[in-house]
Amino acid sequence: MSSSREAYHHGRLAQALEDAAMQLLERKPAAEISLREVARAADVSHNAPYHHFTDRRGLLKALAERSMGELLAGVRDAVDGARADGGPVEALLAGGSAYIRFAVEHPNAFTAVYDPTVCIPGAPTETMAPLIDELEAILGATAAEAGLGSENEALALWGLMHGLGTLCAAGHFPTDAAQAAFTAGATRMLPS
Amino acid sequence: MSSSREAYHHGRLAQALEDAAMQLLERKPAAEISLREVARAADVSHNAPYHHFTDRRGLLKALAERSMGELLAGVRDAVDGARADGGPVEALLAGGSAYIRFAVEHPNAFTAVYDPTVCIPGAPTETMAPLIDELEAILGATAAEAGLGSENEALALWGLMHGLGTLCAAGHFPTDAAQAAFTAGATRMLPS
DNA sequence: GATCCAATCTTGACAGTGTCCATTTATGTG
DNA sequence: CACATAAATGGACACTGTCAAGATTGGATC
Repeated sequence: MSSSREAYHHGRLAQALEDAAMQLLERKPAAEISLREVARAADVSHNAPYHHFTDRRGLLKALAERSMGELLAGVRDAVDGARADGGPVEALLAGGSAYIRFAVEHPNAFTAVYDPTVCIPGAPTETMAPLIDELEAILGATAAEAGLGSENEALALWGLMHGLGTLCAAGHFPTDAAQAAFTAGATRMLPS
Repeated sequence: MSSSREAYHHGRLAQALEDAAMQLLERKPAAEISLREVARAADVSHNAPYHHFTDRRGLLKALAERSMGELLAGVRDAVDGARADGGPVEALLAGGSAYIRFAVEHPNAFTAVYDPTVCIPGAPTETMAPLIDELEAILGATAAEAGLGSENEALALWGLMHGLGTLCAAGHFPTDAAQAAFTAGATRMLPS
């Protein structure tokens, strides 16, 4: 595919590399994805990526940001949709369900998002920081509407869905068990 | 240290390698620990480990098992101690607190325990399987005593402490926030 | 439109890694 | 004591991340 159209200047190499890497991420964890492999998939030399990413970690950061964007979009859509149909409680349950679903359906992307060796939470990327903030904001606001106003309780909800998603994505129990456990746990937390 | 005492046969190389690797695990994540580096730390050739571990993953499995043993011991001691002093509710809170504390104090070990590329939960190691079972058993039994009898609710408790521990270990919020959030979340889950 | 520049991409090189192979050394058992 | 076997060694290979130097290109400048 290289010699046919554009010999040297690709034009959208950064995008193409990210696309190729995201595709690989569906099949194998980020730790097993090599830069050279991604370059090969994009049909460029093994050093071309260095003109668009500072590092191997640079590419992984981009993957984490993309993945976080998708995770956030899934949660936001679920929350908004359920709040329109039902109420804040339904919105909260739908958001958690979407969060867990993403973790199970894209375990490697999910892991990449929260890998501290890729994005240090203390000093996150300029792209990543607002995404995390928005996720927290959505959860916090929805939790407050549903009657869980304190910071601790919003954090507990995040922890609950995150833990169940992580454990389930790692294969410790089936998806429906994680979903059911979240519904049970969150419901019990809400004021009766 | 090699030439001084034992030239060839180490005697306890497997142990020594695991010890060295566990020490490295305190400083860097498992992904950044190389087999050759561990061999160097144990003062043997880069190929010596292959006589005691099938693979790089073999050593990581051993690290995960050891770490899980420590995590389990911490939780068990906390639960037993608190059940003696207080009641099942105190035991449950103490167990979760110990779980989170381990995650924060030994983030790399904690991550190694739950790394699905090291120990596949569907087919865990002979050593790992009973450890996971015991952890679940302790949590399930304590939760039941505290009034959370169903499988879903025990799973939710595990997910809650696991998620808060994971997020906190990754640096997403300080330790006391995670501890407070667990107490708040678990207390809310318990029947009032 | 010709010329130069900076960005892009390439090839080449180096050290480090996981793992296979053949070889050397030590241990324990007959 | 001899000898099979386990334990450790050194060498080799392919692969990786990354640095350095050269080739190619598109676009701004005159």
